Amino acid sequence: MPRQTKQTAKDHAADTDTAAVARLRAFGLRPTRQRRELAGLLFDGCDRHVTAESLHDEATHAGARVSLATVYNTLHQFTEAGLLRQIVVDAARSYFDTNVGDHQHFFHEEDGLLIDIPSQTIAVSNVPAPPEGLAVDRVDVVVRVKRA
Amino acid sequence: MPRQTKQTAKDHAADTDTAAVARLRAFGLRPTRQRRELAGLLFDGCDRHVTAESLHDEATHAGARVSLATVYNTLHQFTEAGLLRQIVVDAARSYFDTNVGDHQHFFHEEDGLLIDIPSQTIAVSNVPAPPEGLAVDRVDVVVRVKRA
DNA sequence: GTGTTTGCAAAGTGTTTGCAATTTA
DNA sequence: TAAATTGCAAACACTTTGCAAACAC
Repeated sequence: MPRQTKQTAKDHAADTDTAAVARLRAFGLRPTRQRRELAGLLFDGCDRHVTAESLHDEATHAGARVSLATVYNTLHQFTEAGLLRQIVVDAARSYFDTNVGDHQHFFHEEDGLLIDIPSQTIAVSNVPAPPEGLAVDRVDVVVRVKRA
Repeated sequence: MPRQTKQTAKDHAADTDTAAVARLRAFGLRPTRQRRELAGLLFDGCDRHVTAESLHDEATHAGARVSLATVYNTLHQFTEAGLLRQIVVDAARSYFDTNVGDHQHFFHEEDGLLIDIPSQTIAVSNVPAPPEGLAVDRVDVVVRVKRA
């Protein structure tokens, strides 16, 4: 297996880490071990929806030692930096989405599952002007779904 | 001040209570003192948005002795009975709306304030079909607003 | 070195629950 | 009287925080 034509798992991990470091630096965050590991899990190319607990579990299973408190802090730092978007669909827990672009969600309450709806799909029209002194920040659409 | 042409405050309170009792009975709920008092506050004719805490405070200030646990239980019973609708806009607390009809909301995060948008106003189009095995339950639109 | 970040454990917040006492029908 | 409801206090789940040790630059 020639070194030049196929990466080893180790190479891939290293690349993922390099990408994470670059991304963190670009967003003004120190690339600490914990942030690199969490970023490696979150920004793997797919759009992802996580809760603090799900990400902590995933990190733990992946062998990354990160405390739950740090996961919470990191999710908020990433959100503040613009790497993540927080989504409110369930009073019980906070979800974070790696897709920070303009899009909406299906939410399956029974399973606590979020599914992206591409931005171009849904159209919201005739949003009235907000009350005096207020400006529209964002329009969130949540399509709540149930087992048929 | 003729009794026949103008109601006293006491009469009004009695009427409110009579209406509350009728409403509770109609929805299959025993008209206990606490439920009558809370219903009297909630269903005064205006559309209202409350949290458990705000309603408990209001009840207390109105001289009604109701525990916070009972307010929580009552809000859920009213919701289950169809008298209220629960609204998820803030991960930190649950809001309940006395307007159970089809409508959407402005939400002012800074002040934790909800404002109704009439049902006919907003239009959501091109909601895609949900994933296999799931059916659309409801489409919630939250227009998040900020101080201009 | 110096300022930042982490992790733990403790505290905090909103909410639910177990159960004896009370109330409704 | 029988069944439903209440209130308290304790339990809960999720989240935040204070602070000493560890780390990045």
